[in-house]
Amino acid sequence: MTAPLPLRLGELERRGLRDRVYDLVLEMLLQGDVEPGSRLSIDTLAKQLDVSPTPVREAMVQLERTGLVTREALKGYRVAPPFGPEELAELFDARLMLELEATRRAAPHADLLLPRLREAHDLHRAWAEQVTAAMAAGEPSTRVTQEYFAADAAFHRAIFECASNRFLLAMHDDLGALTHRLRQAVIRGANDVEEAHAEHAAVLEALERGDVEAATASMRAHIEGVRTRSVREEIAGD
Amino acid sequence: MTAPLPLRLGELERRGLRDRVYDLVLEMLLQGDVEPGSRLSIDTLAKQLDVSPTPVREAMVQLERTGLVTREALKGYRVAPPFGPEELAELFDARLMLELEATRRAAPHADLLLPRLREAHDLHRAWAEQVTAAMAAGEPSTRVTQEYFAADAAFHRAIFECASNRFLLAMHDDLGALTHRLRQAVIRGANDVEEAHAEHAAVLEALERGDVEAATASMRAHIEGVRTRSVREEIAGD
DNA sequence: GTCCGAAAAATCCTATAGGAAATTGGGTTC
DNA sequence: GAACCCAATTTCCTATAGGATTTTTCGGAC
Repeated sequence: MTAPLPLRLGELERRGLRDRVYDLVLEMLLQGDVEPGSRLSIDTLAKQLDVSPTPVREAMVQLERTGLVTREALKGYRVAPPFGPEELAELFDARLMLELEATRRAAPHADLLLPRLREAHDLHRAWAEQVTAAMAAGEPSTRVTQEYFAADAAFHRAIFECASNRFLLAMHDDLGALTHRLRQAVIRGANDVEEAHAEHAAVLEALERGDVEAATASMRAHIEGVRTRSVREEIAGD
Repeated sequence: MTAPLPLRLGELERRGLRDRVYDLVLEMLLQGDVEPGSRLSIDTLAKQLDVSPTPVREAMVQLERTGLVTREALKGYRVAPPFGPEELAELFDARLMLELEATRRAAPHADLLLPRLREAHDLHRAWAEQVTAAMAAGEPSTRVTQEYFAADAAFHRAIFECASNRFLLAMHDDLGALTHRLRQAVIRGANDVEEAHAEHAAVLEALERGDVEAATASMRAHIEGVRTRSVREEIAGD
């Protein structure tokens, strides 16, 4: 038997070109700088990324799952159209169901959950302060907001990861891209990020007490808070 | 202005070769005649179906979503390994959450739901009788069981379609393939299909009375019944 | 018999080419 | 000026080719 290798590179996951193209296009879409409804030409993307159309094509198939693009046979891909009011309501209803169930299931695993959640919560606070500072200064940095979005997503994902249900986690990830796109519309509000952070704190505090009922109630209040802020911006934003 | 075309073929959806390959491989996997864990070579599939590897490759990317195949970069695709006990439990937990939520949301739309549900229920009864007759005769026709599976899936899907939430419906469809694969292990029981039909009847009857509480309770009993029969077969089957 | 290693085969992955369909643009007719 | 039709271009889609990697096979050493 050989001694355990000091450099164990077996963990680093090998990836094909298709996966890198997927990441790039996904980032481009989440960035939000592409207009909804506009075409996403396979060949054009291939030339822009300096690869052949084949891996681009496969990445687009994979992107269909995120809901960020729509496909029509023989006509190509388009950036998904913006949310309508009813689609928005359905997304929040679905997310509420998932988050409540995840909170219920994750609460018993406090030993795993709480450290991760506290760490995510601290990061969320740090970036929230950055965002509010940037907004006060009148310079909305996309760099900062993207980091804030990531911290927000990490907080919620920590709960799902501790819910010990891979299908629940998969459903959350499937809605993740659409949720992220939604977040971008909710940033404009002055103290939105601080409200969100306070709601997160309520969830965390209830979980620290081991109070499952209070935790789910706080999570419900949080999701409904995000919903309220979303529709508020939906109306405010022309 | 021309008169409205008598044959309006605008509805029929045009499909590429990739979609047909997807359907064929999906059917092959749902049929259950391929061994879990075995390799699914792109080139081999392409030769078998007499097409080029390119559309096969795209169909495989799409199949990743169903959970029926697993991919490892540079190593190809494999038929997903069989369910372990914990995976089975998680799948039922997730499905229970979805079905209960769908029942709650579909119940108010009785005018849309009940006709469709009754029709699906009648079909379910018809094929259930076919299955029990075939099993009594000792000839388990895959043709009949597949039709029964389709009728069972149609009953549940009718509820989700009337829940008026596209994301809930999408989640259900995402779990659909795995659920279907699970069904195949639950057929052996003598009167399993009749039990399932009786449980469906309880759900339908409660919905006809407009009793949402009873409907969700019946749905919970149904899913738990399927779970019980599944693990019973899981243990019985070597 | 078992383990190891190199050659051979199979497979994955990307690039390129060309046919088929859709979109665009321009000219004509009413 | 608007609607229509046809050509030109763009784009999608599938097939083929070849390099890179993995898997298998086979021979030899312990």
